[in-house]
Order: sequence, then structure tokens, then C-alpha cells
Amino acid sequence: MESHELKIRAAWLYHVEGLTQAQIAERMYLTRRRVNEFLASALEEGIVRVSFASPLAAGMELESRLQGRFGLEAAVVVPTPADPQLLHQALGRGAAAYLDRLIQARKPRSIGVGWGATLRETVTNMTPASEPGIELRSMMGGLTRGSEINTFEIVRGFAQVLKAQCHYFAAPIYAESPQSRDAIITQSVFERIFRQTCEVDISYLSVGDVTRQSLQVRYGLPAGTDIGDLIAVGAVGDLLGRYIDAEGRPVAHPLNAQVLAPDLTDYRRIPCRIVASGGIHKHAILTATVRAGLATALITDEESARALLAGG
Amino acid sequence: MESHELKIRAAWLYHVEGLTQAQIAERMYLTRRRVNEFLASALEEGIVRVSFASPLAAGMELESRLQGRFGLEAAVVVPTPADPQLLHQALGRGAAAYLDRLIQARKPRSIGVGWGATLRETVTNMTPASEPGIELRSMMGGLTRGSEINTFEIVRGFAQVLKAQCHYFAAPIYAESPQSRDAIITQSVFERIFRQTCEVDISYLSVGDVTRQSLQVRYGLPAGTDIGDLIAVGAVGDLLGRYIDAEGRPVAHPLNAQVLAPDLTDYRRIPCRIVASGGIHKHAILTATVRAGLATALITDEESARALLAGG
DNA sequence: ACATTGGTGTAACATATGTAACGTAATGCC
DNA sequence: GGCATTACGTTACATATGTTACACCAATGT
Repeated sequence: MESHELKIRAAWLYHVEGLTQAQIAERMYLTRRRVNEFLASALEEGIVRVSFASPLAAGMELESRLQGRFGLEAAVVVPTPADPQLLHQALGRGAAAYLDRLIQARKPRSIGVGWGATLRETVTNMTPASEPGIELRSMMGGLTRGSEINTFEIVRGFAQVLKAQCHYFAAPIYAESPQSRDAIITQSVFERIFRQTCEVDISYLSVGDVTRQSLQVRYGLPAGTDIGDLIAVGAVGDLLGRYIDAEGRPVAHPLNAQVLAPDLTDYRRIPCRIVASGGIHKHAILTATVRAGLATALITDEESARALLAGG
Repeated sequence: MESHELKIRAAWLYHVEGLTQAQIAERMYLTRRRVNEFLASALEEGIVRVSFASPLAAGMELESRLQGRFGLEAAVVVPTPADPQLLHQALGRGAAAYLDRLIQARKPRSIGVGWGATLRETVTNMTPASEPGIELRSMMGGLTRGSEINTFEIVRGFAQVLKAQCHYFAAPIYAESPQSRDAIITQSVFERIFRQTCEVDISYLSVGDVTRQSLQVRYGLPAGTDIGDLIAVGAVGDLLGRYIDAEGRPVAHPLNAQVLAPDLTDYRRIPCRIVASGGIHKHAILTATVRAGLATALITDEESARALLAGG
């Protein structure tokens, strides 16, 4: 009997009949060492194949590839809904499930969150818990106008569902001028808020694109600031209200000096930086985010994942 | 995240990414106990499937089923050749490979062999070895006429290829009468041969059908014995020259009292009884053999195996 | 004919897996 | 609301697996 047949037979006895390697060795008049080698070789050569009777496995392959490609500690890929209106909800569910387990396992001291439709849907899908020891914080100032969303409610919603402590970032996302920003952050009340925001264990944000689909673009930019000017200097989208280019660097624009949020250097020191966003319109900002290592965990949809992986 | 998705993910990390269960537990914020249960459950439910990219696996499934169905210690199933003329060769190869390993592993003291086309092909395919401590014996008398095969050469061939000791059963397969048989086996030389034949560690035989394809039927039966008479009393074929019925019992016919070979009671005491035969014409005798527990190991072809398993 | 290489037996050992016992929390049912 | 059942965390332990070192033998190449 040539070794090929021995290999098949050993693999059969192991995977189908459930014999141990020692039993197979006895049955086939081989050494356990030979059996072990045959089994490993059968898998390696693809003679024995493991397959998954579940569509979820496709998403897991994408997650795996995203992690490998971009050095992410975690990736969650949810199916892309047929109706684009449902994308925030799908991302929210995926993110909530991930956060549920993360919070339970890591027992973080403080969590900083951003705002946006995805964040809001995440709150809706979180499993209620009782975590009085956790501090929920806003990572940045909020929108001061726009009826679609009350950005301050996001952190409150998280705190409520987790029965955690709630700390608002009671300021607008942008100061009126760089000078005004400097004056604000030197006030001791804001100085402490800033410091505490930089020291969270986990940050959970979404990124914004530069189209009018973005809440930020529609309601957040100060009077006199035009998104076209930001695009002109290379902006592909924003993280923490700060517009960044395709390499993940803040663009040269006065707006970036008005942001009431940690700068990117401080942000990078946060150990666990979760970003949840999706949709083809966000491809450029997502690409910049993962390439620049601004996220340690990415939550996105299948289409966006494929687009990310298709990039050079 | 519901447990189904956790299960898929755990299975993915284990089977595809090669993580240990402890690593998966850490990665997924679970206990190792849960991971272990998920993996077992994924296999049990068929979510994870192990498949074989090899036609040999089909034969192995048949072998497994044959063993289970008929309580065999071993079964070897070779592919059925398109040309029936090649069946003996295919069986001979399968048997030789099995014997090679068996002899190497068991180091038997003595082996008793029958004769027939399959046995001859087996010799041809044996791997040469040097086993001076092994005794090769005929299990029964030989044919005294017929130019197709020299039955005494079979045992000599085995002994030669194994460099073992050779012991002929120097007698015809049938005595002229029951009285003549009794007179022969009480001769001390034959008495000792009989005893030693009954005490082999391994017997390797084929079975004969009742058609004229059988060497036995064409050349072995004594003058005045008609195969029709044997069929008439229920014979479905022969083992060791002894015709048996569908239940594996010797038929009531004077021929069975003339056989110069161990009787079936003595034969059953041999620890390892290998039978190698195939072909649809041997279905009845193969069925009788395995049902009656006359073999502990069966070597046959795929078609014959399916026919055996299809039986009630 | 000899040197080299590859395969594998043997034994030991580190690590991974599988399972069991016990206790606690969650869930379901009445 | 109480009780029974189930699920699972934790820990321990037995068994299985995976790998390594060394030696030996067979195969291969020069």
C-alpha cells in the first residue's frame, strides 16, 4: 500500500470514525508518529478539507483578511443590507454585539464615544447591563444645531443602557476660531475634561465622509467654512471632527485648529480604538483610517470590506 | 451576538486560522470550556464538514460499513476494474498490501494459505522480505490436474518472496472416498500436517463459487461428483474445499467427508482468518462466509462490497 | 563502493484537548 | 414567588496531540 492510501485511510479513521491517533496506529500497523504526519499532510495537501455550511463564514474570511492586511486587532463584518437606509442599523447591531462582549471581558474603566447614526443604532442594540464602575464619556464636542440627532443623547444613551456614569463633553464640536479654542481648553474645567477624554480605555467612533450625507458636513461646519475648501486641501473625511487626508494626516486648514476634541497624537494613545462605519461613500476615509493605523478594531459591512481589501 | 455566530466564528478560528482553543477563548472573550463545546457542536450539527478530495475515501466508507455490518476486524475494498479479467489482479494487489503490513506488524509464527487465481496474484504483488522465522503452509490439498495453475506453487511462491520456511500439504484436495480420507489422516505424517495446519496464526484463503468459473468446479471435483448435486443440497460455494450453504454450514454431501483440509470447527479457531474474493458470481458464497463469521478480515472489490451491504 | 540524504522508529516531553465535579446564575414552569 | 432545570464559569486532571532529539536504515547520487 503506498503512502497515499495510508494517508487517506488514516485521515478517514481519524475524522470520520473518530479514532485516536494511537488507535489508528495500532489498527494500521503504523507508529503514532507516522499517523500524526499523515494527518497533518492530508490537511496541508487539501486531501482532507474542512468546509463551513454557513454564510456567516464568508464574513469571517473577510474579517480575517482585514486583520491581516491592516494589522487590526479585531474586525467585524456584517452583511451589506439590500436597502442602504438599513446600513446604520446593521452596523449598529454588529458593533453592539462586539461591545457587549468586549465590555464584559475587559471591564474597562472608561469608554469614550463619538456620535452619528451608527453610534445611535449601537446604543439601541446594546444589551442592558449594570456597570456603575464604568465612565461613559463623549470624545468630542457636539453639534449645536440640527434636529435629526441630539449628539449629547448618544453618550447619555450608552450610560443609561449600561447603568454607568455619564460625563458630557459640554461644548460645541468647533470653537469659533483657533484663538477661541485655545482660550476654552485652558479653562480648568475643560482642561480636565480633555485630559480625561484622552485617558479612556476604549474609544468607539465612526468616521465621516465629505459628502452631504455626513451630519458633520450638513450641520457641524462653522459658518464660513466650505467642505469644498477642505476637499481642495486633500480631505477625504473626518475623525473626531478633524479632517484628514488619504494618508491619515490632518489637512492644512484652520478648521482643524478649532476642533474641541483630542488631537490625533493623543487619540492614538488610547489602547482600544474602535471605528464603525460603512458604505461605499466612506471608502476613502475608511481606507485612510485603517492604513494610518487610526483604528485597532474595525466594524464595517461586507461591501466596504471587499472594497478595502481590493485596494492596492 | 447569538451563540450560533459565536460557534461559527470559533470554528473558523480553529479550523482555518489554526488557533488553539485557549487562544480563541481569549480572542472571543469566552471560556475555553465554551469554545470546546462550540467546536464539538459545530461538527456534530454539520456546520463544519470534513470532506475528502480522494476517490479512495469511497472505498474506505465501504470498508467501514462492512466491518460494522459483519463484525469484521478488517475489510479492504479495492476498486472494481472495468475489465473483469483484471479482478484477480486488483484483489491480489489489495491483499498483498494488507499482508505486507500485517506480517510486518504481527510477526506471525505461521501462515496457512489456500490457492486460486487471487492467491497467485497476491504472491506476485507481495513485497520481498526476509522472514526465516515464519512457516508458510498450505491449508489444504491441491489440485491434481489442470494446467491453468499449479496449486502447490502458491505456497512455494509465498515462502520464496518472504524467504520463509515452506511446508507443503502434499496430498490431493479430495480423497477418493470418506474411508480413504479417514485412512490418510490417521497416518502419522498426515496427522502432524493436519495439526500444524490447524494451528497457524493467520490463514489466507479465497472462496469458490459453484459456476464453471471456479477452478475447483472445473478441475477439483472427483470423478462422479456433479456440481449440480451440490447445488441441489444447498451449496452456494466452497471454503477450504468444503461446500457450504447460505448459512455457512457444510452441506450434506459425501464430498464434504472426503476433503483433505481442516474442518470448519478447527478452522474457526485460527485467530486471523483472511478471505479475499470478489465478483458478482461470488456474492452468495461471500455473503455466507461473512454472515457465518468464517472470516475475520475480508478483501473484496467495490461492486461486491456494495452487493454485500445491500443485502438485508 | 562510498558518501549523503531522507525517512522513520523510539522515547520523551510540552502543550492542547476533552471531560468531570462543583457551585452559581439564569431561565422556565407552576 | 418558589422550585426545578439548564447553562456555564472555574478548576483539576486524564488523555491526545504535536514536536524534538537521536539513532538507524534504506534510498539515492557520484
